[in-house]
Amino acid sequence: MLTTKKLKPLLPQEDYLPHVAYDCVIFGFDGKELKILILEYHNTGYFALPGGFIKVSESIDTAVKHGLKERTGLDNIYLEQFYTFGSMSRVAPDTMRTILKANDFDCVESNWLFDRFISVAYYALINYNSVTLKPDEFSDSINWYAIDELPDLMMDHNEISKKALQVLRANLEKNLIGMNLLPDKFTMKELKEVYEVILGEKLGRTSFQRKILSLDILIRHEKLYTGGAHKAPYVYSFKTKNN
Amino acid sequence: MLTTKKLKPLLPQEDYLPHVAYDCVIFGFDGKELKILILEYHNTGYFALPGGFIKVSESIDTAVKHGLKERTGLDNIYLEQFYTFGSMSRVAPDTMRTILKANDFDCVESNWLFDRFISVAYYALINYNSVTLKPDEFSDSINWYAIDELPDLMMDHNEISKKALQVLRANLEKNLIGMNLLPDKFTMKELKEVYEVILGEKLGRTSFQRKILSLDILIRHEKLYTGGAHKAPYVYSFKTKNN
DNA sequence: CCAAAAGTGTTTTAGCTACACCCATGA
DNA sequence: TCATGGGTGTAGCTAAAACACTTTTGG
Repeated sequence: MLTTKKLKPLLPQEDYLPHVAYDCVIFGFDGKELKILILEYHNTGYFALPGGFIKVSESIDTAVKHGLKERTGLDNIYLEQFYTFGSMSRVAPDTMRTILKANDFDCVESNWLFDRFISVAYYALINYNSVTLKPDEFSDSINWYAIDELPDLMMDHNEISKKALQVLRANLEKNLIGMNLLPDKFTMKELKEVYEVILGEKLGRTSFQRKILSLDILIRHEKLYTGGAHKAPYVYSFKTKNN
Repeated sequence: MLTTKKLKPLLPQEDYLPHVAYDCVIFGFDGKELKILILEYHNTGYFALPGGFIKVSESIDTAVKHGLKERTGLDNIYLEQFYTFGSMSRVAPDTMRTILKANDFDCVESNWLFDRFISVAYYALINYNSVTLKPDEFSDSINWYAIDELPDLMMDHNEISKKALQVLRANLEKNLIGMNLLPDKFTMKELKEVYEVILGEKLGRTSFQRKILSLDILIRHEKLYTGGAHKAPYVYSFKTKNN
């Protein structure tokens, strides 16, 4: 740990909308569990959702896309805004002060980052394996955590995560969720497992197969020989992707 | 119209969160159509959704409740936050300048109200007949408009209204919508009509009756003698209200 | 030839629609 | 007693679940 670092200049207030932030619950599926990305701030013990601020010249959507690109290296992420958190309990100047100090920022007593912030919350669905995780300048790690094994997060971030999962569940039917959490090609079993971890319950194998196939959204490809001593499953892809 | 009015002081910036507003789509059912409340600003020709700003000392939810109380006289309104609008096309300083000038506000060139605003949008469901409408100090009328006969609204308020209706439709099943749009006691026919105007389609009389009754959320009361030459319908209320 | 997993056929069930019938009401 | 509208019974349809059966694969 360098102790001779110079104090860094703060994010310039005039470039950003004061009082407005975004937070993002980024879901991924590792083949077994549903996970989200959590970052840990330097030297503070604070765990938090990836988030950021809105430039005065960009829309909220654009700001979120830029932030995700930086953290994950991914473009064209599936994003859904789901709630804006604006309670008074979100005012936590001490927390922000601690983070800035621990990051050697030139931190004056009165600063826009210590003010009250409302947070526009999004959830994202990404392909677990295509991510290159990059901690931002405030944090020394960004890692996957299973949704039922989250650490204590700062401020209301546990609440935000919980609500994100609720909304994801409610949207499961109408949006083609699997498309974003799986690679381009996958087996029916993998798709079923995605649905199961999101819903938190086991689904009937045959019911699921027929239900999904009846939606007419999948293309069946070649069989997948895994080396297992059993019938090889077909590989599928979503119709809207590629062809 | 008084022309000798003194210039009024502006909303003091230091009391409010800059760049953050709320807008509210207030639904009511007049027995025939689904309507929303629209206000018209003095001397501008601008129609708009009721909205307002957030005090630094209150949560967004609280701010919205206060605003609705002022406009409608109602407490305990059913409220649902459904989206936050934050695109760059929302920056419209000229519109705000016109409104302030037309209202004789003491309006300097550079003012926080001319800045970019993001808007947290809510929809409300209220009982059409229990409302006492009060225009605020910017507007000279607040009136009901059928959802398919809205005037041109300022900025993105038409888009906000449209999205509100979409979300209301999507939430129709899971939330007990009728409870908030109807008086405490109502007939099955009235409840069916509420569903029909929200969904924009006719529903089968008998299917609807059985579906709703099977949800086990209604209490059947006495019969209602309307004077019509036919069987008197039962009156119902929702279980969660009263008893 | 066996076990495991995948695909599909068949039966059962549940919910919903549509129709019909009966009832209550006031003219 | 007739017309109107409300409540409910019943038959039929359809979607989904449960189960069984068959197929494919490697050991």
